[in-house]
Amino acid sequence: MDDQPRARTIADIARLAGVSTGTVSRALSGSPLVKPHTRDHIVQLADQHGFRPNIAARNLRTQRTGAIGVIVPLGHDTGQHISDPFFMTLLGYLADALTERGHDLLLSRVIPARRDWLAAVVDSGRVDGVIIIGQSDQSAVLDEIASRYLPMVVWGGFTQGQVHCSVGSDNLHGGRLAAAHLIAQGCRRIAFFGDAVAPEIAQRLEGCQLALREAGISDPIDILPAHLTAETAHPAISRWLNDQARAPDGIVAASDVIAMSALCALSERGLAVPHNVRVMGYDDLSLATQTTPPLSTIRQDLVAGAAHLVDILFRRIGGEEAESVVLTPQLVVRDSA
Amino acid sequence: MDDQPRARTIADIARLAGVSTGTVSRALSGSPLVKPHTRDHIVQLADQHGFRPNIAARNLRTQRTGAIGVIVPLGHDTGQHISDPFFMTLLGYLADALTERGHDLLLSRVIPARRDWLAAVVDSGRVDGVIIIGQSDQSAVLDEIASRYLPMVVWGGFTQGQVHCSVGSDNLHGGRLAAAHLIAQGCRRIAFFGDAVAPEIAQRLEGCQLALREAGISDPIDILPAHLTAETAHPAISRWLNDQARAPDGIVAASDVIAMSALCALSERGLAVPHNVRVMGYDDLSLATQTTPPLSTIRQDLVAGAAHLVDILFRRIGGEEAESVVLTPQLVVRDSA
DNA sequence: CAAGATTGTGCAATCGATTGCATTTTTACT
DNA sequence: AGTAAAAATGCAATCGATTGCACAATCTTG
Repeated sequence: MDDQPRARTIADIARLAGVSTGTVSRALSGSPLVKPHTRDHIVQLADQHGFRPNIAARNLRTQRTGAIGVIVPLGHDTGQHISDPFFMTLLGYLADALTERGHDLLLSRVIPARRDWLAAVVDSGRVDGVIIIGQSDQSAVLDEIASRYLPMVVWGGFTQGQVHCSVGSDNLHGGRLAAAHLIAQGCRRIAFFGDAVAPEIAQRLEGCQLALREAGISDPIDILPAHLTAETAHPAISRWLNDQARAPDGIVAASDVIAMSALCALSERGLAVPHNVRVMGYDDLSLATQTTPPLSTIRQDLVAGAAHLVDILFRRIGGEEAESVVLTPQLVVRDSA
Repeated sequence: MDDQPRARTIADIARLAGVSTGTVSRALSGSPLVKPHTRDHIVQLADQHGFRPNIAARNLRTQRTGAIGVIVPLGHDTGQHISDPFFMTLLGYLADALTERGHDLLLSRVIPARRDWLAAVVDSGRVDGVIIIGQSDQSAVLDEIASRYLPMVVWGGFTQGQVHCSVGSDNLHGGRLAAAHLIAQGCRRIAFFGDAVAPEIAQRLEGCQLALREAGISDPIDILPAHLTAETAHPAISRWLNDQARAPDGIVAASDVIAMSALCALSERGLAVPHNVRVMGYDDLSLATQTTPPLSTIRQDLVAGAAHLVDILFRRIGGEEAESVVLTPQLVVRDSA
């Protein structure tokens, strides 16, 4: 290839081959309508001249783009960066799954200041479908768009009556597992670190409270609405620990990242984990095995989650009405609790 | 907004406003050519009807897409997944930097089996520019494309005479720092874990060898061409350790991820770090602070790297001939070496 | 060998926004 | 009021590939 001057358009090839643009188009897309001999000639010519069809033109004509939008709304949490390990992990699996289906991944980091942040993506004709990572505090917007736009799937919590299609784990169950494990280890004063604005976090908190009730513990849960990033969580936790009359003996963190920050803050105050305080993470990212001590956590199977997200999305792109999926999270006991 | 039925095309709005499509287009793009009164009317109409211009059509006409391709060639290392922490970290910073410039990020994971993998992206008209993460073993292809396609920047090693523009750290220096530190701690039998097919890794290895020569150590470096993923590195390292007559007393890993795997493998064999073996990582990802023991490593400033990549890319999109950048890596001493 | 059945190809409309140029409307000034 | 200048708007070509339909070329078959 590339021995000849480049051909930019299908018309260039058509001229070289002495056929019409239509025939070139058909030949290159492998249509059985064109005579094998002609097709081979055209394909060879295209190859020699390094011809690549213009995707924008094709998109316009076919009304399909071969790209899937992956959107991370950073609603309640303005400082949050996309480089959060949870996002990145899920994103990696999504990229792999989408690549296997021959689609590209258009990544958008959105701060939903305007109410039409999602409509802007969906109606732009830039993508064939959309995967949203996390509902944040935007469930209303998601439901509104979902009611008229099928090819959209959301990673996050499932709430009865929601309009949009979601994939996620059973957060209530996960939260309950976490708190129940702490209780079984003898914890009585349990704190929850996480911002319950996002529905999945609220459900985890609810699960904790359920576990307390089941164990007959009437002490209320102390809640620290910690932000999700490592940078903001650490100082917030340190400050919070200072303010407490007596430290909790068990902490359920809404994510491994928050738990990791908690481990740091605790060790700075000379509190030993798990001896003085037990800490539960959530997610079971790969970093959970690498903390000191290794993190006990609630495992969400993100590989399966990503597979479901992509699978459902393509079913919906095909016009099918696919249902939400709720995965079952699992307790992973390491050394922190 | 959205109280009215949606308008799909600019022609719909034109009809509603009683003007031509040209005027609508100009009004919505804020052209000073249209009378303020008319413009306000049109903008309001567009808003009411939830109108969003079709991006594919705009792309075709303007020959610009507002998207930047980020490509991860997985050349020599077929099993490697995009979910590698290094990629993900850099990708996160890139996403942030590109978003700030109002561009989207089109993520492609490519296995460069065909020689035209890069041309296919570049010539498709799908992106305004390309950022490649890692040269892998594809330097020739990169140089070939770079000679005719300006808006492309590569994260990776800088080699004299390369045609493509790169941003990366001084790997020779980094490798030398790592090995010199081990030597200063008393190590004499130093091993290198990393696949020297990629130029940046080869340069790090070269830096190690330089440090050995400078210290007058004649023992050769044992090299384990470990793959970059956590999954494949761990068993490879275990096997390698079994095969050695005597274990090394110092290890330079080509990445933190490999170092992390090495820590696991060593601890499984009952070798204490840093007591029996000292281990140096490379990158200083956030996970480096979380290993047991925390990883001494060579820090690459990925935030600055991402900023440079994006900055240079936009300069090149603007037609400027921006130069490669070599950042200076820094030794970070924690507990593993 | 002619008529009908089968391919192969060409033609031209289409996707929807942008933009150079022509034309109309408005403003300014004598 | 009349004309020149300036400001708005309309018209229509354009970007490049795709595709329904019409037509031409080839092949069957009686």
